[in-house]
Amino acid sequence: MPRVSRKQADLNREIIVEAATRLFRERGLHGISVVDVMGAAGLTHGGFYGHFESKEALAVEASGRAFEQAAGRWREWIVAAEDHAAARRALIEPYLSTASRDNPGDSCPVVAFAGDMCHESTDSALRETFIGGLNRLFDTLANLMDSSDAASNRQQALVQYSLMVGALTLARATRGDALSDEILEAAKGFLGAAPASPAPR
Amino acid sequence: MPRVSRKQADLNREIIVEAATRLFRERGLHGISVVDVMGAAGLTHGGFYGHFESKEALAVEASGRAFEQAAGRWREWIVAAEDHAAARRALIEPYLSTASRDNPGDSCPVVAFAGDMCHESTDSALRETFIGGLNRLFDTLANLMDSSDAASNRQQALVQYSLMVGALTLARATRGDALSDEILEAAKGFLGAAPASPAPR
DNA sequence: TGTACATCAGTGAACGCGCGTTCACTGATGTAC
DNA sequence: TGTACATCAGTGAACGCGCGTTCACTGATGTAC
Repeated sequence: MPRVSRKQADLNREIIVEAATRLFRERGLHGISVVDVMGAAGLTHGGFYGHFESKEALAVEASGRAFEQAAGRWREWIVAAEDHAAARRALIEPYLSTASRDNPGDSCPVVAFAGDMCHESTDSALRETFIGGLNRLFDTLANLMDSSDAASNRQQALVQYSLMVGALTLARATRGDALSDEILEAAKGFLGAAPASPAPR
Repeated sequence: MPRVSRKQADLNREIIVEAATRLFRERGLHGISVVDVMGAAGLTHGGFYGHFESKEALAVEASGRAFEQAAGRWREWIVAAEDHAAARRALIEPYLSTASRDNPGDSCPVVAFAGDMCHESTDSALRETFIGGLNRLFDTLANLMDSSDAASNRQQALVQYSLMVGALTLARATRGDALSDEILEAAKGFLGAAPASPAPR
């Protein structure tokens, strides 16, 4: 079984990263082991260090992948929307859906990793990836705001996305309780009713 | 040194819970060991199981304590405030301060534990404690809303607190980056400018 | 109150376990002729 | 194109380590007289 073709080896690496990008989001950066990831990729753990320098290196690559995936999905939804207001709705609705809540492995990396990031050291590569990815999502959202003032657009994006992250996090934390749906509905209701309204001070 | 008075033993238990309530919030429910907690309490790890059935049992007690502490602090601020609007400001301002961001061990248990709760099983005692504590905070906040409609007050509380949780979480996750302060300011600005305004759909 | 003894809070060594990581090995792949 | 051999991707046992938990032990505490 050992010694697989170069092409297959590259494919295996890709499969590992794909499995990791899902599993890390599902169970957290410290909730999954190298054995788990390799098992999910259909391999044994021994070959891991032929592909990655460390578990942390995989986490950096997998979380970067998750951010790319999220940004790509946002872009698709935005270009498919008629105007900015429709684009905002197209982002918010699936983000705060029960499907999103119940499938963290295929959902927002910000929500998946924010808790763990609080305990990462300031100079960690994971944090750099996280902050870079988060900034790009904020920029994308700010570009959908219709105020003439760039600073105001930025502030609206910060507020709305913070609410989305908070609501999805709390909905996941309370899944199984009536509160969970209630939080999602309240946030959707607010963001839908006041899509571009939050006024600066 | 062993065999301490009953009174001292009760005090030691109290010291352990106090240390845990801070450390679990600082480093997460899985970021701290029994040795760490006992060390912070000035004891050695062996005596731990004389006080608690398991590490999880301590986590339940310590997180419950953190929720009580938070609820008590909210109550103090509310009774000290002139009216509902002042009370809301009195809650929001310290919540979204840099001091709150930089001292998770003495700050909101919801933000501290929400990420970990997403990976807890639905029937865990930890989740029950979390959901109960969160519901009480939502109720407290809803009581500060001035709409005549109870459902609307509830929705405002859900939205505003979700925003507070999201903003504080993201500010912690990005600490050290300019984005961190920016998020806190944007959320404070929004909640200060529109304290009771978010309209239902 | 004083004495003798049982209790038990805390100690530190030890346990089994899962983790991240290393490594000798295997045998199909890739290459040199 | 065919053959001989070096390479190296993946395997699975093994490593050291830290974890949650257990336990024999100690000696001050608490109690019975």
